[in-house]
Amino acid sequence: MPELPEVETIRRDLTPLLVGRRVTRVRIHAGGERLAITDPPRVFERRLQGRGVVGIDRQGKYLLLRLDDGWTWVIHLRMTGSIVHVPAEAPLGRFERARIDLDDGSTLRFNDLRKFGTWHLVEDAAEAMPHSGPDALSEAFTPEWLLSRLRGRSTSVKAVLLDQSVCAGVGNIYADEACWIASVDPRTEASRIGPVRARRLHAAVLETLGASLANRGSSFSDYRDGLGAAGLHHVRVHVFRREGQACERCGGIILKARVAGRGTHFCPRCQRK
DNA sequence: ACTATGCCCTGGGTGC
DNA sequence: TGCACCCAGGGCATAG
Repeated sequence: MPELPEVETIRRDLTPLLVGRRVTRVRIHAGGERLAITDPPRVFERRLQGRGVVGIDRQGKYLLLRLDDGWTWVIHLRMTGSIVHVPAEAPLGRFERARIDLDDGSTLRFNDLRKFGTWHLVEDAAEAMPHSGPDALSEAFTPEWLLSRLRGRSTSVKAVLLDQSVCAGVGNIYADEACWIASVDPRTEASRIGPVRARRLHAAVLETLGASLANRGSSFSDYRDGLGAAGLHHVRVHVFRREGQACERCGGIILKARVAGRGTHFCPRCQRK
């Protein structure tokens, strides 16, 4: 499941390969009908054809391909999507949903087992992500901002961390990891978090995202970088999918519970409510 | 305004 | 071996 570190790794991989290139042909395969949100598949293909890529940005988990007509091609990978740069002759993948041919003879393949990924072609990227707040790595994401969004809420800390209007880019893996680093029980009612723990949580979010980014992301299942390789960070996590194992900080047994509708991993001994 | 739930989708795992 | 079920979860719509 690509979250901020994974999407940023892809952005960095694809930037030198795509910027300055022109799209010569796009094919959304049968079965990929739901991929293009803003237009029917054939219209989407035609509108991208001939467009040059002038830059790639990222906002939260969204990849923003800036086009030479001023529009933006907004890509979201959801859980199982990947976008990989390969030679034209590379075989059709089992879960390939679309193929983009570039003017240097190379191609991009959009793979997505579960077909949750989305493409938008929009004049203003905000149209495609109306609920997105400050990116977790932006200067707008501050301890004060996080505290203001925790205040007065009866929901769990985990639910607030997963809220893309609070810290865009944090998903299930890094919400659990941040809670562990900050020694906060993810089930804690948000309103119980004061300035001290809000500051710790804020620092923990930056720490876990930074560590994963340095390892090119986590590949628990389908995530692949822009060149098709797995990330390296999944073996370095503290709690995510480590239920039943010993907490490396206190020796407690890591539990798994359902919090905010998501599988949630934490150490009940050293993570406090 | 806030909160919880269900939907989309398919492969992999489990239990009988 | 086969089959039915459950689980994974990001973002959105909907209900309460």
